[in-house]
Amino acid sequence: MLKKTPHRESSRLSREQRAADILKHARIVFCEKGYSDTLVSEIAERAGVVEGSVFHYFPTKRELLIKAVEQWYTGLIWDYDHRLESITGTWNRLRFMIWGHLNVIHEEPEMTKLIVEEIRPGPEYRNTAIYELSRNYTRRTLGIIEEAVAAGEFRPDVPTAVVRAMIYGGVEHYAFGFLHGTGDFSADEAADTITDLVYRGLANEGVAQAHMLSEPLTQIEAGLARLKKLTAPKKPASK
Amino acid sequence: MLKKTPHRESSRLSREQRAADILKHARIVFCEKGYSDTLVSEIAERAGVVEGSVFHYFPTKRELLIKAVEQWYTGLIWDYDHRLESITGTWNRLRFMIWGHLNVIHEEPEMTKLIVEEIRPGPEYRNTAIYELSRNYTRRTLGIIEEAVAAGEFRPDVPTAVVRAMIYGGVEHYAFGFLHGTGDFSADEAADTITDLVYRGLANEGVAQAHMLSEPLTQIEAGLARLKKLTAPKKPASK
Amino acid sequence: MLKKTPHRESSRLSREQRAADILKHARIVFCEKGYSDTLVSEIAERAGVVEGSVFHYFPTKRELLIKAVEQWYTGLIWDYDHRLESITGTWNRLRFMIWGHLNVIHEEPEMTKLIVEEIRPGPEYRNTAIYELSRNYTRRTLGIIEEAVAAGEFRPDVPTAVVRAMIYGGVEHYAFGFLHGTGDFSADEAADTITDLVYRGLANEGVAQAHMLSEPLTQIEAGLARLKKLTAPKKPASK
Amino acid sequence: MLKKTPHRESSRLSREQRAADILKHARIVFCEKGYSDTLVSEIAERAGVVEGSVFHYFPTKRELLIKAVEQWYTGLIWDYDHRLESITGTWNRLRFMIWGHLNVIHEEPEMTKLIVEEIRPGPEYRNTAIYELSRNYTRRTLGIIEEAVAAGEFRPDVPTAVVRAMIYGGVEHYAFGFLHGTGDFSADEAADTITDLVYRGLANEGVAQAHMLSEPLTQIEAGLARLKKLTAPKKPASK
DNA sequence: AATGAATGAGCCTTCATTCAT
DNA sequence: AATGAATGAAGGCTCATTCAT
Repeated sequence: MLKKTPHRESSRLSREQRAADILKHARIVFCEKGYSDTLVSEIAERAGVVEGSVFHYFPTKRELLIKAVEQWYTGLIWDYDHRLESITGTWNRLRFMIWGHLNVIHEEPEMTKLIVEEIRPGPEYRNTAIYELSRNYTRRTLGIIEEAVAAGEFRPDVPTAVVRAMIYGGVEHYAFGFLHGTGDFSADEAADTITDLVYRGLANEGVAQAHMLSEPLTQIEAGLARLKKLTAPKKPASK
Repeated sequence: MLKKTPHRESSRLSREQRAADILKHARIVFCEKGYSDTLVSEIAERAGVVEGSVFHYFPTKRELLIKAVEQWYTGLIWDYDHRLESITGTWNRLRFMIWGHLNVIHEEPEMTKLIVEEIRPGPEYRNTAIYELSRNYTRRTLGIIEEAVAAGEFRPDVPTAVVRAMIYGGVEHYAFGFLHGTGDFSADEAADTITDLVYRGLANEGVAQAHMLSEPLTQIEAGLARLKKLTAPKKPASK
Repeated sequence: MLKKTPHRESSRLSREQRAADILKHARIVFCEKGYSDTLVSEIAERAGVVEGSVFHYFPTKRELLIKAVEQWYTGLIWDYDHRLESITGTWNRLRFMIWGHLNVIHEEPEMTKLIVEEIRPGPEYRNTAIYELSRNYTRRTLGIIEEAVAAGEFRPDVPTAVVRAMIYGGVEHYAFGFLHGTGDFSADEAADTITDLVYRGLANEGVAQAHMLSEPLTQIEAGLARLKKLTAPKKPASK
Repeated sequence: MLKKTPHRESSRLSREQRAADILKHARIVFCEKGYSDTLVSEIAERAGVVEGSVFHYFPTKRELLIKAVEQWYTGLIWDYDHRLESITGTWNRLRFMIWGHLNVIHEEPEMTKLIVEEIRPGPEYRNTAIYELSRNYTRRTLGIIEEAVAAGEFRPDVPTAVVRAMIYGGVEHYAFGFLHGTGDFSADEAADTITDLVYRGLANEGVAQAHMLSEPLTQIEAGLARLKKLTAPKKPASK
C-alpha cells in the first residue's frame, strides 16, 4: 500500500517476457472470440497491462494476431517435423503427414479457424512466417511423393502440386463441418482412408501388386512404432 | 414532426423489380469491395434509391449479401446442372463436375471469395439456400461415383464422403493462389489432372488380385487397428 | 380466385367501421408493446389494411393512440358513472370511487400504463377527451365530499383538491409495483383501507361518534347491495 | 488504417473528473430537452469532448441518464435526510417529509419529471440507486408513523404502506399540473394541509370510545367481509 | 377510397489507435 | 518503459410519414 509505487504493481518483466505474455493472452482471446470480436482492451486486461502498452509491443491488432499465431505455429511445425523423421515407408510417411493435419484441426479447431479464415485470406499472408513454415512443411509431402516416384513406387507422371492440393484441401474440406460445430470425425480413420486413396491414385501399376502386399506390413510397422512411443519417455521435445 | 418529400425522380417500381435491382447492384459492390468494405449507402446510391429503401427490402446488410449471392448462385447451379444431363460416361461426367467448379472460380473469382470467405464461415450458412443448393449439386458427384461403383467400374468400398472432400477441397486449394492474386491456372488442364487422379484412385483394375493376396494379413491388421484405437485418443501432438 | 378483384379482398367497410376496426387493433398492439415499441405497420397488418390506410383515418401515430384510448376510456367512465348512481351513503360512495380506480388498474394494467405514462405526460393531454372525462369523473368524488361537508358529516374546512390528489395519487402510487410486474394487490382490501383513512381524516369530530357507529352499518348495506347485484340480471348496461 | 489526432486542446482530466464533468452537462441537457430529445452529441459538445468520449465513460445513453440523475439524487437525499435529524415531534417531522417532497418538485421540476416519467417507468428502475435511495428515504416516513403508533399518538392499526402511498402519491398528483406548466402551488401551504389531513386520519383521539361502542358489530362485519370476498373476484367492471 | 413504394434525417454506438505525460 | 485519457470517422439501422397512382 505504498503510495509511491510507480504505475501499478505489475511485476517488472523484460521486454521479451512482457511481449510473450501479451502474445499468450492474445492467442487465448483470439481463440475464444475470433479476430474481429476480440477487443484489444480485453487482451490488455488479461495480460495485466493497459491498452496502450499492447501497442508498444505490436504496432496493430492484426500484427498481434499474426505474431500470436506464428508463435504457436512454429512450435507445432517443429514438433511434427521432428516426429516425421523417425517414420519410414512411403505409406507410413504419407499417412503421418495427413494424420498430422487432421489431428491439429481436431485438437486445435480454434487456431485452425484463425489460420484458415483470418490469416490466409489476408493480404499480407505471403509475407508471413506462417506462410513460409507451412510451405516448408507441405513440401515434405511433396518430397515423400517424389522419392516414391524416383523409387518407381509411384507413377513417373504424378502431378505433385495437384496431389498436395487434394491432400490438404481434402483434409480441410472434410473437417469443415467439425470446425463449424457440426459433427465430429476421427483423425485416425480419416487418415487411413485418405492415405489409401492417394496411394492408390499414385501407385505404379507395374509394381502395384508388390507394394499393395507390403502395405499391410507397413501399417503393422507403424503400429509397433506407436506402441514403442508409449513405453518410451514422454514427449521428449515439445516446442 | 419531420416532413418528408418522397419519390424524387426515381421511377416507381414493383416490389420485386426494386428488390431485384438492389440485389443486382449489391452484388456488384460486394464483389468490388468485399463485404465489410462495402457501404450500404453506396449500394443504395448505385441502385438509385436512398439508404432507407435498401433496409425496406432487406432487414440487414448481411441478409442483403446472402440474398445477392443466393440469387447469383441459383442461376449458376441451374445452368451447370442442366449441362450435366447431356454428358455421358463416368470419366466425362466426373470431369465436368470438376471442371465446372474450377471454371466458376476462374471466371468469377470475386463471387467465389464471397462465398468461401464470407458466407461459408458465417454462423447462418446452414440455413442458407446456398448451402442447400451446394449440397444438392455436389450430390451429383456422389451419384456419379455410386453409379460407377454399381457398374463395377469403381471399387465397391469407395469412401464417397472423403472423395467428395478431396475433389472439392482439392479444387479450391489448388485455385487458392489464383483467388488471391498470385498466378493463374487452366481450368481445363487442372480438370484433366484431377479427374485422372480421382479416377485411378477409385478404379477397379488389378485390385482383385491384390486383395486376394493380402487376405491372410487382414486379421493382423484388424488386431492392430484395435491397438491403434487405444493409443490414438491421447492427444499425441497437442502442444 | 377472380383476378379482377380490385385491391385485395378486404371486405368493404364503411368509413366508421374501418376506423373503428383500426382503432380496436391499435389498442391491442399499444397494450401489448407500449407506445414507442408499437409499429404502425403492425397495427395496419393486424387490421388487414396497408400502412398508408391508417394515415387516411388518423393523421399521426400519436393521434391514433389518443383516439384508441379515448374510445376505451369513454365506455369505461360511462359504466362506472352509471353504477355510482345506485349507491348511497358517503362512505359507500367514496369507497366505490376508490375501488373503481383500483379495480380498473387491476383489470386493465396495460391501458392504465398507457394513460399514466404516455397520454398524461404528453403536451396535448389537456386538449384530450381523456382529460375532460377524467376531470368530470373525479369531480364526482369532490361532489361526494362536498355533500358530506354540507351535511355536517365532514369538517367544513376540508381541502377538497388535496383530498382528491391524495385519493387518486395514493391509489396510483399504491398500485405502482403491480403495474410494473412486482407483486399484486386486492382492490377490495385496498379500497376499504383507503376509504377508511380518508373518511377518518375528514370526519367532523363533533359528529364523529355517531357516524363511526354508522360506518359498520353502511358497510353492511353495501355488502347487501352487492349480493343483490348477483341475483339480478347480469350487467344490464355495458356500453 | 485511419490516423487519429487525439487531445486537441481539451485539458487532460482524471477519469473521475472527466466522468463527473460529463455527468454534470448531461444533467443539464436532459433537463432542458427531456431524455429522448437529448442528443448525446450535444452533451459531448457542452462537456468539451467528442461524442466517443462520452461512450468511453458511459456505455449507453440510458446509463448516462441514470447515472446523471443518481448523482443529483444522492446529494439531495443526503441533504434532506440530514436536516430531518434536527426536527422533533411527530407532526413536525411528518410535515418536513411532506414539505421536502413538495419542495423538490417545486424547485427542480425538470429533474422530477425525469425521475417520474423516465426513470421510474423504465425496466431497470429496481436496480437503480435511485430506487434504493428513495426506498430508504421514504422509510423515514414510515418510521415516524411507527414511532407515533408506539407512543400511542397514532392508532395502532395504521396501514403504513397505504399511508405512504397516499402521502407520496398525493403530493405528486397534487403537483402534476405545476409539473406540466399549468399553475403553481405553495409547498408550505400544501405541506400544512396534507400533514394535517394525514395526522387527523391517523390520530388516536376519540377513537377508543367509538371502538368500544362499535364492538358488537365487528362480528357482523367479519361475516360480511367473507361474503365480499366471494363476490369481488369476478371482474365486475372490466369492459 | 385505398394503396404501398419510397423517403430521409439522424440516432446511437464501436474501438483501434495516438501521444502527452 | 509504461500509462490511459481521448480520439473521431463512419456505419448500420429505424420508422413515421408522404403522395403519385
